Amino acid sequence: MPITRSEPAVDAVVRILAAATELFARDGFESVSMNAVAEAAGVSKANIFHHFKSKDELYLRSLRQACDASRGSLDAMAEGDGDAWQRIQRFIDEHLRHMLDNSRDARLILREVVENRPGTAQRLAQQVFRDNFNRLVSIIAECQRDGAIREGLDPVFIATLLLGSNVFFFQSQEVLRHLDGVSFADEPSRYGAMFVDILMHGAMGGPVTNEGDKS
Amino acid sequence: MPITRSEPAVDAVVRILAAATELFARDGFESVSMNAVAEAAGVSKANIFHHFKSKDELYLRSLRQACDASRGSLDAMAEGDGDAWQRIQRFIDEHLRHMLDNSRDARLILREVVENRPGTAQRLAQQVFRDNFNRLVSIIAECQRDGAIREGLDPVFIATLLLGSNVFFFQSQEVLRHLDGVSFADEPSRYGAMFVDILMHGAMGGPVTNEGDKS
DNA sequence: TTGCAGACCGACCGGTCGGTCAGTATGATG
DNA sequence: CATCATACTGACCGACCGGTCGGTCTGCAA
Repeated sequence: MPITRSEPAVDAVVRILAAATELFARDGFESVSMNAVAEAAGVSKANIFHHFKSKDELYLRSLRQACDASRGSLDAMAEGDGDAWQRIQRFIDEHLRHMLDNSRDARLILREVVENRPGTAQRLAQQVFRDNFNRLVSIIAECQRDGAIREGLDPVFIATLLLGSNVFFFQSQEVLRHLDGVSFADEPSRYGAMFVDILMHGAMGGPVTNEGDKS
Repeated sequence: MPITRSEPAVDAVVRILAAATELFARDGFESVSMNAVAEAAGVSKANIFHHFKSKDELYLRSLRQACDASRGSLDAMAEGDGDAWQRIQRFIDEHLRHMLDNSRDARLILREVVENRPGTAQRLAQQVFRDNFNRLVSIIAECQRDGAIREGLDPVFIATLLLGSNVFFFQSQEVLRHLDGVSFADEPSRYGAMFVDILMHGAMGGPVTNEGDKS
């Protein structure tokens, strides 16, 4: 069954998807024309419509592909040995690095979140984020069970805070670079380390935490 | 000098700007046609081009207006009495509430940040954020000088973390609503309170911070 | 009254958009 | 050989885009 015939077709689909993802991530759905995708992929515009029935389907396929890739490579994060906070530290570090390394896919997904059109993006994003999010929540809950995180804190909130910190850094990096006094705009690992420091110890003054305001 | 003549003109400009801001914030620059703006504003398309020389200028004017409004109402935040952490708490609360109340303008600005096209948006956003950001940094630095925040922490980083937390909540609210176990998606003030709690005390387990791993 | 400036509009422009279609090339099948 | 499915293309379509143009109306100044 040497399907030599379908090989160029598969190749064309791959090239179309790659070009579309690149352009959609960089310029957004509306700003990308099918002519541009065709030119970038080295195929005719009609050929794109031969493999994808509409521009929307092409976009959804690009998005889905980016999501699958993102989910796959995040699966391995925070696995391995080390104590609770080392695992969290490693997750933050790898997650942020992953976003920066795969900024094309990350930007495509982020765009979809910010856009939030009813139903379409929302439920898809939910379907994509759920796995990673629940995974992170369970890790944090486990740390809490081990006593590394104090009781009374919501693991879901900590997970949100953690992801939010990374996402904000990723999406605002260019702006941060041009704000006064921002020394960490080009040092994601240092940013992550500072975040973990505050997440662990808080920012209140003095080495002793008990001040008498409560407990 | 009863310029009764120019009143309808001013009124039209105001209506055009309002309609444009609404549509740009909701659908993005590329998705909004001048026909749509004209219809929403109740004027002819030609009239828009009589008052604004291009679609880009209309967009820039909308953005500028949103930025000015945002900056103006943020000026009063974190002013007033109370100790250091009460001021920070109040700033977080008011800032988040301000974004949610003025989601139209906030979304317009956020869109511009995420888009980050070279030069144009970036320098404009920088010119807009600088004031508020420096203000927040100085407040935090002041708290640090008062001893409420421990030394060695970068006030700029804390300001970034603080804004990032709020911005992430704002932009991801719809997604958060559909993730498992997220109880705070519709309670911004509780979200802010939880954030301040962790920012103050950290998340590490036990009332005593020293565990023996270091120091 | 006349003239002018500016607000405003319907109709229209060239160009681009997403999408279609008739037709060609090719390799597997009989 | 003929047949057929599929990959692929150039030419093309109607719709809509941002933007322009000629012209109308109105209030003010001379």
